[in-house]
Amino acid sequence: MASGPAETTQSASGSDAMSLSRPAQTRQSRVRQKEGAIVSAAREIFITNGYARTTMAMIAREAGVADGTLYTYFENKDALARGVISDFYARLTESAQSGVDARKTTRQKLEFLARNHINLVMEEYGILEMLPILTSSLSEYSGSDIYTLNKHYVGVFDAIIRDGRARGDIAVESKVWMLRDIFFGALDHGAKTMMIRSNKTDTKRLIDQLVTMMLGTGAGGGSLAERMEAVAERMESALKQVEDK
Amino acid sequence: MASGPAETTQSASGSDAMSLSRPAQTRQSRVRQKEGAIVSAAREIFITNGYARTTMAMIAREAGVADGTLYTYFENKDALARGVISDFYARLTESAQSGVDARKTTRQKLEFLARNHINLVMEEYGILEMLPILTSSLSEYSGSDIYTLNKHYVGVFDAIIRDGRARGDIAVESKVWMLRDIFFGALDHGAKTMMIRSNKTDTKRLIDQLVTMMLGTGAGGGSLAERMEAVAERMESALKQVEDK
DNA sequence: TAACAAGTCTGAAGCGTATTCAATTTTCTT
DNA sequence: AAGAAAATTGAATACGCTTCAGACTTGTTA
Repeated sequence: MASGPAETTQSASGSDAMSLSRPAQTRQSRVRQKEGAIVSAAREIFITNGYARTTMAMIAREAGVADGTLYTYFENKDALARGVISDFYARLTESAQSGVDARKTTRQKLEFLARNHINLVMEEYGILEMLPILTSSLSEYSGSDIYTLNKHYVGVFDAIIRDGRARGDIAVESKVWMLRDIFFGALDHGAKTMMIRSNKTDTKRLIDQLVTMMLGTGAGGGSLAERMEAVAERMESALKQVEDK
Repeated sequence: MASGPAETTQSASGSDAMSLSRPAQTRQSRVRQKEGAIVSAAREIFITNGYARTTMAMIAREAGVADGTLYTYFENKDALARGVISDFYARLTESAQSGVDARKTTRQKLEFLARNHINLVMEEYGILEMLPILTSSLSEYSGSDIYTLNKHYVGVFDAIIRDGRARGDIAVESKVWMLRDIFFGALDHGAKTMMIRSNKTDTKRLIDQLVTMMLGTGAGGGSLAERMEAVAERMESALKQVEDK
């Protein structure tokens, strides 16, 4: 990610990395910390001003370093912006995964994922807007850092879908990537709409609508699986009555 | 839109605009034509190089004018890019409206709209990618040229939905803007996905899936979900009979 | 501990590109 | 045909990304 200062330390101290444990770690951790500070500063400025209107000088000032220092950590402005996005994806994936793991039903998992996504996207609005600018200057998007991170992130969604199919909650015939595009496309568009109107209250309704669509039934109460479940229960009790006669 | 040369002609020739009809029209039409040429040139270059990598000099050369001339037609690079987008929206709306008018059922209308959208977006890929760059530098998005054109365009969709509801094809309880975000969000995301994979054959399937979701029924004819749905209904009514005894 | 090496930081200079504008050319009017 | 208005030009300017030679810090070795 950062082609910066940290990397040569490893090869310099060679195979015996632990000969003097503290100093080496300290330098590395200092470097890491500064990289983090630069990314944070960049995020702030990018969010408030947008990609085009933020200058490297602004970021340097916010991070408390000289202009040139930025270039020892990131190759250029684009790379720095990609660093910000990478960091965003990392946090997004982390919170998504842990939250999804804590839910039981397919519906709950999807709802959490959607809420998490839309909340973070709206909180740090503008970060994902930079994506098209940066990817278009990339020769190969597949294989890039961002591509990998994005793939990881949507992997959380994919797992829910696969699992949901195994449980019978989601129709089997639709391709995963289509559901993915529908899901995230709707959320991103929706986030934009709600940002424009400065209206965050409709989030819940959008998520309901979307997840319900994913689960394949019409707007009516409950997923197909849930209704089958209910029907099965009623059948059992009805059968018991019949049998008892 | 263009604050350029054409505008003063009106006030100069005053209220009696038709005193000498040909020359006045000729100058205006020439100006219009040149503006069109500039927008076309800009579109070409923007599409092949992306916003950041196209220089005003490139556009000027392609349009066959001097650098400075661009600024008599458009205030700056952003405004020129907005001009390109405006033109795109105008063509998009035009083809969408006429195509939709020619279809009868709600499904056919939606399918056409989706196909039209995804085709044009993919043909001139990169144009809509510029949108976030440009809108973020706008002080007020609402009220801008692009906002109005976009509103016009999605109006085509909105009309289909309203009509579809009147016909009973579309559930009434979901908000229009949500369906809109889902519809166009999915299409834009899907277009991106298919551009990355250079795969255009999946378009039809995506559209089917999406439109079917809009229309509220399960997936296409005779799917597993649909059959299970039907079975569930029959079981429910059968149970009711048993339970009522 | 001192001297050295490697790593890190700095900010002024270079460079490319958007934008301006005084001078020129073209078009229209009378 | 002369004069006025509009349109065009391209060299000069300004701004912001990027570079790089030198200064400074940190870690290493004798």
